[in-house]
Amino acid sequence: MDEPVTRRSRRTRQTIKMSDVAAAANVSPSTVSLYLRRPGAVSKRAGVAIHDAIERLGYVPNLMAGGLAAARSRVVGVVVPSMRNAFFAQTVSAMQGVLSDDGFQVMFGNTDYDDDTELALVRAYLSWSPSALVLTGLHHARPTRDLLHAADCPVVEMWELGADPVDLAVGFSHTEVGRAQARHLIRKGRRHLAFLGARMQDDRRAMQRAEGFAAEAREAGIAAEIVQHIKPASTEAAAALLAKALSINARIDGVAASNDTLALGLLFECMRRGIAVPERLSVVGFGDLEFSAFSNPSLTTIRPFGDVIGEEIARLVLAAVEEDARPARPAINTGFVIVERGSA
Amino acid sequence: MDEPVTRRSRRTRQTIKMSDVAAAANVSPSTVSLYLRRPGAVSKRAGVAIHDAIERLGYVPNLMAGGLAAARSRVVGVVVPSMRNAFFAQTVSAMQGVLSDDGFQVMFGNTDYDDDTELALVRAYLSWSPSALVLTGLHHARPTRDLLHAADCPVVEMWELGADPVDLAVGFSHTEVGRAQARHLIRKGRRHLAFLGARMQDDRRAMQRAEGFAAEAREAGIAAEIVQHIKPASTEAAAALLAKALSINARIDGVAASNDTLALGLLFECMRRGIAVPERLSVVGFGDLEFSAFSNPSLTTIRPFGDVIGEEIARLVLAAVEEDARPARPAINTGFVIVERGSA
DNA sequence: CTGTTAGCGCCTTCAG
DNA sequence: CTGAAGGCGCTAACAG
Repeated sequence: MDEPVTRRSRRTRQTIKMSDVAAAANVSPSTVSLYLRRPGAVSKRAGVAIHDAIERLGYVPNLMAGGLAAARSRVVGVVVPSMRNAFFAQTVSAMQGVLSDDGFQVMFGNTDYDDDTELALVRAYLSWSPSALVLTGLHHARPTRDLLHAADCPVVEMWELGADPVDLAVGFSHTEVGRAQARHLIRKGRRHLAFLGARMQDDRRAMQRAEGFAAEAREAGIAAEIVQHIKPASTEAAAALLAKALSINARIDGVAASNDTLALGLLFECMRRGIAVPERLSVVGFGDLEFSAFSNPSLTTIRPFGDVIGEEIARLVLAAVEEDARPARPAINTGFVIVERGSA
Repeated sequence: MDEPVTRRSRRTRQTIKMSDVAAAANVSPSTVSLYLRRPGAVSKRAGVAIHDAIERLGYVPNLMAGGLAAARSRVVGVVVPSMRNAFFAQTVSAMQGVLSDDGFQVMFGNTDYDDDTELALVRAYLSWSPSALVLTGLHHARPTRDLLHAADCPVVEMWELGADPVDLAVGFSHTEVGRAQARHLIRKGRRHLAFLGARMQDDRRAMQRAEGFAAEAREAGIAAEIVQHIKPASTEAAAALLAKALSINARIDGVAASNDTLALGLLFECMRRGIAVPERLSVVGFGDLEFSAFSNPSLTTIRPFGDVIGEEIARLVLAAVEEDARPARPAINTGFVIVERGSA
C-alpha cells in the first residue's frame, strides 16, 4: 500500500496514436491528420466519427512527430533580457495569451543582458524549427545576427525601433521618449535639466532615452546633464545620483529618470532631503509601473504599451505562418504616452 | 535592390543533418549522436573530428527528430496564474536559468486563474513529451488532475505545500505565513488584529494565509477580523479595506495585508488619513516586492524565496530525468522569513 | 568504442 | 473527399 519511490518508468506507458484513432473511427490515418489540421476538409460523417474517437480514446497528438514531418513546429522562441523586468513579463504574457489561442506555444529564455547567452538561446530555439523567433532590441552579437538572417522563420525584434532590423520590429523610439521627457519638463518651466540613469551600460534603450533627452534640450537651448550610476536602480543609487547631479549643477530643477524604479527612489530621496517635488524639482520617470501612481506625490511618467507590443507580435507571427514566409514590412510603432501626475 | 516582400519560403532551405556531420567527420551517424549526448563516451579522435565538423558545417540538431526517437523532449512545461506577478516571474526566471544550462527549454503559459485554461495548457504541453510539468498550487480541476496522474513525466506543484500533491511539491506553507504575520503583530503588542485581503476569491493561497492568521490569533486569545475586497489590490482597494476594518472595530491596531501591493496602498492611505504607522497601526505585508523597502515608513513583510523555488524545481527535474522516473518524495519546504522594517 | 538496424508518429504528395 | 506509400532526422538496442 505504500507509495513506491518510483512511480512509472518512461517506456512503460504506451500512448494512443493517430492510427488508433483512425481505426476506431473507421478511416485512414491521413484522414485523421487532415481532420486535425483542417476540420472543414473532411466529410461531416468522418469528422464526427473522428471527433468521437479522439474523445473516447483521449488521444493527445504527438507534436514532435508532427513537427518533424512538417519541418515546422508551432513554437515561438522568445528571448528577453530578464523576465523579472515587469515590461517584458507583460509583453510575453500578452503574446502568450493570443498565441496559445491558436495552438502555439512559447519557449522563453532570459539573456541577463549577455550576448553569449542570447546566442545560445537562439541556437537552442532554432533547433525546434520554430514558427518565429522574438528577440528584445536591435542589437545582437555578430554570430547571432548571422544565425537570425539565415533562419528560415520570421524574426521579430521588439521594444526598440531603429535602423536595419532583421525582419520585423515592433516597439517604439526610445529617443523620442527621451525627447518627450525633456519637452515635458521644459513645458513645465524647467530650465536646468538632467537625465539620471542607473546601470545604463547594459541598457542600450535607456541610453537612447538619455540621448534623446539631451538632444531635445540642446535644440531648445537648455543645458542638460546626463548622470550615470553603475549599479541598478535602488534607494542608494537614487541618493547617489541626486547628489552627483546637484553637485554638478545646484540649479537643476528638472530630472528624468531612466526608469520608474529609479524615479521612485528619487522621490523618496527628495522627501528625505526636504526637496519639494515638484516645486523645487520636477521628476519624470519611464515605465509606468504599478507603484508609480501610489507614491506621494505620484509620479509623472511615460507609459509604453508593453501588452500591445506582445499582442501585435503575436498577430504578426500568426499572419506570417499563414503566408509561410518571412515578411519584410515597415516596423510597427506602438508608441507611448506621457502620464501626467504630481511629480512634474 | 529593393527589399522583396517575401524573403524566403519555408521549404527553400535545406538544413544540414547529423549524417552530413558524420560523413564530414568520417564516422557513423550513431557515433555523432552518441557524442552529442555523452561526449565522454566517444574516443578523443572521433570527438575532435565530430566537433570540428559541427563547427565547420554549422550543424544545428533537430530536437524534434531527437525527441520523437527518444519519446522524450528536453522541454519543461510551466504553468503559472500570471507572469505579470513578480513572484512567478522570479521563479520561472530562476528555473529557466538553471535548466537552460543543461539544454532544457521551458515552455510557459498563463492560466489567468482559469481552470479550463490550465487544462488546455497541460494538454498542450503533454503533446511535447516534456521532461516535466510544473504547475502552480495544489488545486486543479478534476480532468487536469487525471491528466497529471496519467502523465509519464514528473509533475511539480509549486508555491504551495499541503496534502496530496501529484508527485512533488516545492514551496512553503501559506498557513504558516499567516501565523507568522499574526505572531509578529502580537509580539509587537498589538491586540486588535485584522487580515485585509484583495481579490482573495481567486487566490487560494491568500485565503490560506488569512486562515493561518486567524488561527494564530484565536489560539493566542486575540480577536482577528478577516476583511475582504473583491477587486485586486490598488489604492482604492486599500482605502476601502481600511475603512471597512475600522468600521468593524475602531480599535484595530495591527493588520496583515494579503500582499505587499495592498500593504503599500494601506501605508499611503494611513498617511492620507493621518493614522500614524506603526504607532497607531502596525502593518505587515507579504511578498517583499522591490518597492517594499522604499516606502516611508518602510514595509515590514514576509519574504518567500521565489528564486529558490525555481532553482530547486530545476534541480529536481534534472535529477528525475537522470533517474528516468517520477519521484515520489516528501515535499520541499523553501520556507520564508519575516523582514522587519518600519511599519510594524 | 563504433557501426548496423529499426523504428519513433505523423505529414504529404499522389492516386483513386 | 479518402487511402497508400514514403520519409522527416534522430535514437536505441545490439553486435562487432
